[in-house]
Amino acid sequence: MNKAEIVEVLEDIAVLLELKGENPFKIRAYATGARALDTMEDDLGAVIGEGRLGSIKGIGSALVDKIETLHATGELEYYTKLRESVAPGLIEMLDIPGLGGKKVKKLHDALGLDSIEGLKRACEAGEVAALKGFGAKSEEKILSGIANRAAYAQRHLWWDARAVAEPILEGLRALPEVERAEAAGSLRRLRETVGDLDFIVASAKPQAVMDWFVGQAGVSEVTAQGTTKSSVRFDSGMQADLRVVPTEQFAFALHHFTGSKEHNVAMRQRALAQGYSLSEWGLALRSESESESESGRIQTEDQLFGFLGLREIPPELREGMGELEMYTIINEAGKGDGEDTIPPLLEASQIKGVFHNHTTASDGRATLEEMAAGAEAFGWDYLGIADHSKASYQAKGLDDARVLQLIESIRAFNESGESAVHVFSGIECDILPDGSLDLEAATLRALDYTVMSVHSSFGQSEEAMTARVIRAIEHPATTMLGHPTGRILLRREPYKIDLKKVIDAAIANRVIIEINANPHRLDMDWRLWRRAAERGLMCAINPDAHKVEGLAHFEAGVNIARKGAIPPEQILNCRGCAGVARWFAERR
DNA sequence: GCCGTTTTCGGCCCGACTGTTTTCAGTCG
Repeated sequence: MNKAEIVEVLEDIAVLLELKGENPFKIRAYATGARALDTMEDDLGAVIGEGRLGSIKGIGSALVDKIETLHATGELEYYTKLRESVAPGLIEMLDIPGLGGKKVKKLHDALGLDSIEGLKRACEAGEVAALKGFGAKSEEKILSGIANRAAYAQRHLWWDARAVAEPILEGLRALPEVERAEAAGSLRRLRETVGDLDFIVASAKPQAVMDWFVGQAGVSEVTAQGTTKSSVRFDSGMQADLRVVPTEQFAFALHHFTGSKEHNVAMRQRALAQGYSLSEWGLALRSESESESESGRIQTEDQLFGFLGLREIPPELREGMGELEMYTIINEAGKGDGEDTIPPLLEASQIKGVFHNHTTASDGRATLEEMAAGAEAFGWDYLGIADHSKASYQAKGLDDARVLQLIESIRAFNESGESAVHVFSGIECDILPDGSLDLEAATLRALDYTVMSVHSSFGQSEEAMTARVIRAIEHPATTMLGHPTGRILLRREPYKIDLKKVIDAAIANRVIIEINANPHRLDMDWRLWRRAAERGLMCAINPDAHKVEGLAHFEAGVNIARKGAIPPEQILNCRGCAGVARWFAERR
């Protein structure tokens, strides 16, 4: 069994133990162990072989045994028995808001319920309300939770979530009672998808802010309303939480509700090691029982990080993936200045143009001229056009003759001087199932650059898909690899492919891997970029625009480049026209 | 189940909010 599969088993065990009513700390130990294994970068087989598994923080002797057994045999008796003892319907029940492990266990033990359908019937019969610890309200909430299960469980694309969040933030900031207001959570961390929206407000008059928040247009349900916290649900199913704190707590609350759980745990541990306890409320000396607090001196997140010996960690890096180590200030003599080791994150203003866009020549909806005008509006120096090749028949893909015509029309466009934007001629060429390319080598060579993408036979084995893509990477006419996993967020799983090997091949062949900036794709994933970039992988941000407005998606690609901490010098879009042309020429 | 330069046992983050209670357990983040 491979690492990812073992991580899933450990996570599964944690959920099952919850439903068994196990010790919460034991449950957490499995969840922590799963995460530790997931974030471990070394090859699992090697780590086991060298007997190093137990030295990983969060993995003790019991987990070492289980992980090694799973790795060697793919099976684990403890897991099999555990799974047999818990009905799958109970796991589903955890998705219903208000139901956690204990309540689900109680429903199962007291009423013998083991399916959502059965739970629904029991609620309708009033059996749940009669249970100790439950009542009429819980029953109602469960029924509504079942009815809206699909909508409530749905995550949202970052791009869509931001569109909802922006007017709310503006509305909050416009209130006279509001001193400061920010969006927090995964939206602020620029995650590819967002579960719900979090807003943090500093105000001395929380009631007025709460009233405005729960009274917004589109609110279908108020799920909580207190003096410091309110939650609403919109017609779309999206949930938004608001927290109102006194000004002096704002930086702490903002940090707390921005960080991923893992980041916050790491921050707390760091504070504890320095004798302080950190919470969403403030920072206090741990040993002193009197209320001696450092909080008063800290007004901003920057000051909070500084107090703990860190440089300010940008929100998008607060994922608990080693960012504290990266941002630790090193003052000891001989170790140099810590600042030098921190890569500056990409800024949208550094982007000088984008690649991989479509026009009416294939399945785009805007002409070459319209797309170039769109690029000019962003102040870019150049635009890459990469229409589909002929194997993408449904997208009116170009055959060799049409590609040569397109090159001519792009040449004419550039020579006409009608636009300040230089257009690079490219193609999004299909990688055929055997790894060969959809166009003649001579045609590919006539273009300024090429993007190679998989658009068919998604069901191949991991070995076949990996070999297929690597063969395309090794072709001398290849400039870039397009959307390397083909995933469509919230809709289609990535196809099976060994990206480690693909990255190795790309580096070895000086082939760029794109960040497909379409908000549905964001592929290659940010989690892989930091290490790949350290090893020299070159990146291009490609909006894959099919109309003029699609060019704006480059911003989502900038987000991913930031999350992946890719140094701007390894992002082709940061180079000027001449630099880009040189890269294309040298590679081909 | 994990962890330890205060600990090999006894902690493990903790507070708001809800719904059900008549003083608090469970959920959530």
